[in-house]
Amino acid sequence: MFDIDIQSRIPIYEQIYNKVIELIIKGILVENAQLPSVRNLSKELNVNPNTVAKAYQELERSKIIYSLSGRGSFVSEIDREKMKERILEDFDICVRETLQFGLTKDELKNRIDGVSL
Amino acid sequence: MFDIDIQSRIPIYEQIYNKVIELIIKGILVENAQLPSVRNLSKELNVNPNTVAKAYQELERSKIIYSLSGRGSFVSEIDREKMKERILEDFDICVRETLQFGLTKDELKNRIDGVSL
Amino acid sequence: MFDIDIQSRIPIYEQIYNKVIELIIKGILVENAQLPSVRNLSKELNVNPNTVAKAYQELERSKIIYSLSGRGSFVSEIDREKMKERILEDFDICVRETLQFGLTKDELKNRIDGVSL
Amino acid sequence: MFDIDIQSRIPIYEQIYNKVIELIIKGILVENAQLPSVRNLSKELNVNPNTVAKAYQELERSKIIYSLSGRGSFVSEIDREKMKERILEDFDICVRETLQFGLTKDELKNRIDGVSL
DNA sequence: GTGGTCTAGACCACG
DNA sequence: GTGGTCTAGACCACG
Repeated sequence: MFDIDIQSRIPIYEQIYNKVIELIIKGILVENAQLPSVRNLSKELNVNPNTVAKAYQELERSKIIYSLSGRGSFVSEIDREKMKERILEDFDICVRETLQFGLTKDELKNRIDGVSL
Repeated sequence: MFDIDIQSRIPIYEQIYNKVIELIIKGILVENAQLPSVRNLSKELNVNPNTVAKAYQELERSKIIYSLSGRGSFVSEIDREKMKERILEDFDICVRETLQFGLTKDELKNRIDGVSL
Repeated sequence: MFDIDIQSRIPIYEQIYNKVIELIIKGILVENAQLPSVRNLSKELNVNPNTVAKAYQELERSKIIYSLSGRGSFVSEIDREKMKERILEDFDICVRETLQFGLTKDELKNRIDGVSL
Repeated sequence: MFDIDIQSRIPIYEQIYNKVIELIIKGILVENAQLPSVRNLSKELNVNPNTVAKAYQELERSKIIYSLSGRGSFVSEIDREKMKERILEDFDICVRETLQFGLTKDELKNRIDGVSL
């Protein structure tokens, strides 16, 4: 579930950060669901607890999760519409960069049809 | 032309690297055009000459530019089709990430129509 | 009455501790009034009974409440003057921090006029 | 300059964080001024470099400082008016809490006169 | 030299 | 058991 790539140039704590967001958006982690504890996740991923803690702290600062002292970390209230918008804005950037390179919108639309998960 | 963001977390040398590619694809830098010298570009961007040199070295390693000793750096022969394909592969990644979040291809196509440069 | 914020970084037992003092000073809890039992308050606040017990213990150590074994916890004799002084000392700290930042006493006085409960 | 209290219950990194803000507001650290390096400050304060780094990272996340890779950390552009407003809002909270305890605005104003730095 | 990341491991408050 | 803080120390990319 939390497959991370230790070789990647993306820091591990950032991969965990992104993974949690992904799991929330996919609906795998729902509102108020408890995240794995820092210790458990660090064991599962075979990374240092501090690394997981850093990811969780950043998620908390971003209001994506909250922690109850002594109890654990939980998924915050989610505004799915807002999240969707944020994702689409990221997509806009992708598209814009591509258009700048001289590609047409039709080329992009055709390309989308060829993409599979 | 080479507007880079010194505060960005993307390394400066990488920004320069990407910028050169962008300028080539946009047709601003054409085949065999001479790039600014390391010294001049470093002054213009107010960055360390080593940083520019590193970008140029990587561009050369990627066969995107070539250098003639004592004369400067030049744009290599360009295979526009190959470049286009590389850009579209980047775009695929963008799309895939978005689909994973539950958005539909139609939503993406509509979104493209709303993007302006 | 005992509205506490479970997500706050201020420990829950400390919030309860402060709340009791606040209720006493506001005159809502009067001398010899009985506090809610640990069990009841913990249910009402949906927190661990140990947490409420800790708050009560500290309140007792501070002589703010007293407990009669088997009967419950009660508000101690109140020296309103002493309490007022303690609050004003806290206020001094607030003011001092603000002055250190270069604000004038007149600015603070004007600001007070704008504050409403 | 960076006197911190290792005994305090306020985390060291948070004390450093607050101290930097204080120095900025007092005008001791001006726009684009370079902060002491993580290593130097950690030696001066006799704390672990990681602790200083954590403070700096939070300051950067809050846009109060920025770091140039390989060069150091610097004070961001400052909107003094906005900062002043933020401080006054904190003061409001202080005042409100005091008023809730039944003190009058006149009492607070008199109290301010007695405060010295 | 600079900050960024990570490990290993400790201790603590809270509940 | 849970997260939060901190130390000691390593390695890395960037410039």
